[in-house]
Amino acid sequence: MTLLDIKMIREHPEIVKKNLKMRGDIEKLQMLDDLINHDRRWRELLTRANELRHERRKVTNEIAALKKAGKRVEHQIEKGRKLEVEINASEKLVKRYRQEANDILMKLPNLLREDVPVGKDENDNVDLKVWKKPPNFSFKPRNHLEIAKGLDMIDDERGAKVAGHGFFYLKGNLALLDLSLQRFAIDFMLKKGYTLIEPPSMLRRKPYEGVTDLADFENVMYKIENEDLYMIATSEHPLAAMFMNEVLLKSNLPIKLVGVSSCFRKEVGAHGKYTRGLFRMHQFNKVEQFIFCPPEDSWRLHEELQQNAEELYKKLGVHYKVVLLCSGDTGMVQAKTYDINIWMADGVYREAGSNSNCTDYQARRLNIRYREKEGQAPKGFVHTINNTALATSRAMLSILEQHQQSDGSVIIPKALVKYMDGIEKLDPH
RNA sequence: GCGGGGUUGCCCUAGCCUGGUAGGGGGCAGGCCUGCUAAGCCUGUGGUCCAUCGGGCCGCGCGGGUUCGAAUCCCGCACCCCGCGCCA
Repeated sequence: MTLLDIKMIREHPEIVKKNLKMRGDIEKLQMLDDLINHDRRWRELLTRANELRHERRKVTNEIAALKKAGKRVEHQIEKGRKLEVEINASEKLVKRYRQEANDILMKLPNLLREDVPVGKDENDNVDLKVWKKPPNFSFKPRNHLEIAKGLDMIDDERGAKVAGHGFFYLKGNLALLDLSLQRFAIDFMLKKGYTLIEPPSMLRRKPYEGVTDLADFENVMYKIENEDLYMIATSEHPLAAMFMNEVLLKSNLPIKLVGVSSCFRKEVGAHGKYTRGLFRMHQFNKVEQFIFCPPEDSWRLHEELQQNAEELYKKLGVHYKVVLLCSGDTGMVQAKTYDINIWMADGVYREAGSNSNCTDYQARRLNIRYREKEGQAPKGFVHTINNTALATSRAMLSILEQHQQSDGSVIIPKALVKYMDGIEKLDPH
């Protein structure tokens, strides 16, 4: 299981080096050198081990032949025994070096696409476009938590009492709004021809290592005690892992999926980030777009997913910006990422969704390949692309904050009314 | 959760008891021959390492063990099928 192609690293280490520098992963440059050394040593040891195994094969064949002829074989068995000891020692070394090389390989990030701007952190991200103007309130806008409480739609204190900070009871129309947003996004994606998937809410470690950054096991995923199971942080993960170790037929590609699930995140290291109300919860619901496709189609489809997500926000009448993440802010798994940032009542734009082409990174780690035609050998790894359709928590807060009225009521976007049992306005009374 | 059966290359399947070069069929690819509504024949088929030709190693669900030698024997795990149990 490799994340970057080891052959490519051997032949063009400078590409990987440049990529690490762009990402600001300076500490990984040493890892790369170690990897190259381990890989070289591994190949030397492997060659030696293979020679020994070849010797053994000759001896065992000799034994078989001599036995058939009814001759004595003590001498050959003794030789074989000695060889076996050498082979064991040799194989142990080979395994160790391969394992160490692989461990490093698993920690190296995906190669960024050429058009990703170089930058250090989110401050260097590039605004690409803006839709609508920010709301211009004649009163001081409240944040969504104040609004939701005013409408008696949320109970954060009891959520914290039973599960801790970051968990909530959504009540009445807010719970209904959550479900409405899910159904709205799903219907929209179904019309676009995507297949609806309700995936497992937990994954084993092996598939999980394929879809995500290893650091996420510390910082993001909840682990089930005494089980090899992790709560999913997004349906992207079980969707990506769905075809692990499979070879897909090219004529069946692209596979376009829309996943719906609850998402669970520990949010370790959220210090200093905006954590109010619905913005950063330990549990939220999300409708997700996901595509498996041949390598040559992924950049076109990446743009298609972007259009889909923007259409959804437009239908909700929500003001947003599209941002291209810079090299330093792009995740390890991703080659290029667009975020949709929504305007919030404090005047700050915050991420509502994220659209990433992971190229062959996930597919390589999950061993998802494709073949040109039935009966042929696999041709290569597929590309995977994922994009939030709607994270209901953030869509809800954008609706509450952007569509709020001076009296504490909230206008429901027209597109949602039919899913809200005809409710057009959330009223305090 | 318990008992039984199973997992072999791109696909299907034989081999497992009784350890000794993984056989057959299909698909696909290339080549040959050529036509009578039929086709037939040959070669190849995954990963990886060294290399100039070429050669080697690995690969029988995964991981260990026994053995000169493991698809085959032993142990652990995963998944699938059948039956039983439990259950929204």
